[in-house]
Amino acid sequence: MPTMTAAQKRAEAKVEYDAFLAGCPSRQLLDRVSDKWVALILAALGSNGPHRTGVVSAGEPRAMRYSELSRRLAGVSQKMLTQTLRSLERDGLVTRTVTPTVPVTVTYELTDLGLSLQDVMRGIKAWAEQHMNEVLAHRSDYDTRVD
Amino acid sequence: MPTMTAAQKRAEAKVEYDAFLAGCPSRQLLDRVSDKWVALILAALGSNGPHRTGVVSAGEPRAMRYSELSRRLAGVSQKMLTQTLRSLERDGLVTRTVTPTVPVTVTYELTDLGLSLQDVMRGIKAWAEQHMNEVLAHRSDYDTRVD
DNA sequence: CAGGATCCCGCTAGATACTG
DNA sequence: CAGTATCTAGCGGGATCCTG
Repeated sequence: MPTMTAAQKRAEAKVEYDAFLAGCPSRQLLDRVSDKWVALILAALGSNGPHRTGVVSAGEPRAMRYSELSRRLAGVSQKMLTQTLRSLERDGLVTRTVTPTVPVTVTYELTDLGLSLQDVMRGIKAWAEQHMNEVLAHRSDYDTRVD
Repeated sequence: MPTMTAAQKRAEAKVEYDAFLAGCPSRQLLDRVSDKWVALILAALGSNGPHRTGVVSAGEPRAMRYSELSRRLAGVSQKMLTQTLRSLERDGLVTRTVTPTVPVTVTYELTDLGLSLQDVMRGIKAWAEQHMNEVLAHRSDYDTRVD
């Protein structure tokens, strides 16, 4: 009996790998940005959301209240909205400002860091708009071939 | 009793929203790219993986066997590796080539589409390397303030 | 108004065992 | 070698109720 079984070796490799992934900046960013609501919230705070009829200078950051965000991002639960906003604040991507009116007023706004992140989002959006239909074509093609 | 309760309205809004998200190219790309193993597989096939000691021209795509990928991406289960490779093939991002030797040989290689996607990945990587420590600083700062 | 606290459910990653 | 099949536990996320 060896001192370490194959299963143990794999388990050890996995631990090392998880540690590597946890420390990898790109992985962290990917996890952050791919969160279901992050992209939408950033877009909304960047005034790039849908339902905008007036003329809006693109990229012009905008402060929004909790309830306004909630309305624009129809479909998000309060839990996820709050949770996501908290984590974004924690990461320094948005600011949370409490005005002690009655009832209390809370506004959220993009920081410079959050704003710079939008450039990355734009890159993603650009690739998606250019190539996603091609991907979709491959996909349906693959599916019909397999039946 | 109204014809539609508030809960029903919210449920309907959610359905609409889910449909919107499902059809949104950026969302689809984000889901695809943020998959736990996709970025690693793309990086490996692009010869940008770790454990490379020799001189490698960056961006030079490279065909790799299943077992080689499995070794380089220590920590991935066969199930996830196979599943991820299949979905990448389905999307036209990698090619799967079966050579009927005995035992059978299967190689994977990036397509042009997959290669172009790496540009986006580079953008993500760049932002992460430039700003992630700042994010991390905000994060620990936030955590100590809250205690 | 802007959340906090709970309960709960579906999905999926991973471990294990088997195969052409 | 390169997978497939099956089972299960853990957890993200939504629904619901409650509060300063």
